[in-house]
Amino acid sequence: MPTPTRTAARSESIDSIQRELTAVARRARSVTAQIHPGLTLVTYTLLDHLHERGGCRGTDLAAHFLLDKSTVSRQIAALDKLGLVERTADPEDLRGQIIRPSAAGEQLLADVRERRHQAFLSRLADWPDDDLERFASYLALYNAHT
Amino acid sequence: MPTPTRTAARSESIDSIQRELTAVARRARSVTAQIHPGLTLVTYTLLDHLHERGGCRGTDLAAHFLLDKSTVSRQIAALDKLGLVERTADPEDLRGQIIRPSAAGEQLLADVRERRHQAFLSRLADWPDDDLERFASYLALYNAHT
DNA sequence: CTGCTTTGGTTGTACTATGCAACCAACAAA
DNA sequence: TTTGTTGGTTGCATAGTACAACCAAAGCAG
Repeated sequence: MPTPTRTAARSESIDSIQRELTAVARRARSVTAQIHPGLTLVTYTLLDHLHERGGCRGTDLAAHFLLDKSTVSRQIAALDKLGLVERTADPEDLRGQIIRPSAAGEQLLADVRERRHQAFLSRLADWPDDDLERFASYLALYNAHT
Repeated sequence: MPTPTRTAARSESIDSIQRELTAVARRARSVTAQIHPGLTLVTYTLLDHLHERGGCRGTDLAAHFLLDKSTVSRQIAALDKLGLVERTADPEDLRGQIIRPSAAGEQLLADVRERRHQAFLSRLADWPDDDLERFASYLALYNAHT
């Protein structure tokens, strides 16, 4: 049975989590506004997802990122203009197009990923292994909930 | 001495953290785009900071959030138009103005805070107390680094 | 005190990201 | 075949942002 003090402690933890996550979101936007020349956080995220999925349609991206299809359409057009993606007609449905990172896109993804990895590496350098693991699993758990 | 497998495990944890934090940032943007009628995430964050600090100048907000002073000026103007803040001349420096949440602003802040708290409460309902605490402390530690 | 530099704030302009609505083309079902 | 649905593009409108120009008040050097 929860005691009043235990409830209060939970409340405080939750407020803290809320505050810190907001800070994370805010910082992510201001720091990574330009993640690479000509590549914003949004386009990078889309490109990365295309890589993870091994190519998918614009509608899938829109659904996954809760964006309007017009927004995705424009972002993909931008990536296309930069030569970072390739579009092929979906053989199963001639309306759709399968979008995949081009060779240049994959190269750029690898570069950015490496650069970000190094940044995280130095930032988390003095964290013990098991704390890292636990932090990762907490975040995954938090995100998994819807 | 770090073994190769240990290093690989760290790498994996770090990649996971990076991925999940990016997801957090992305979701925060799409979910809290409209945090309250007429209040966006940015204006809410500014208002909240004004509350925390007990009022401050626009320049202070700009410095804290890494925003241009013109951006802050417009956001404050918007909050002012909504009657959520009050501006008083800085007695120490007639150029500046001290900005504070108005009574309506404080009320709105309290409402939003309560609503978000409830949302987090239900989202984290099945987390044991000590996991909550640990998660909060990890986040704080992560954010504290710069 | 006078003049130059700095600082807090506003406004004009431009750009990007975004959503909504209208549209087209291809698919699917009645 | 006709009707409704779906993937995608394009034309608006809007919000957030930065940069630059500007003003007024401080601050400082002489």
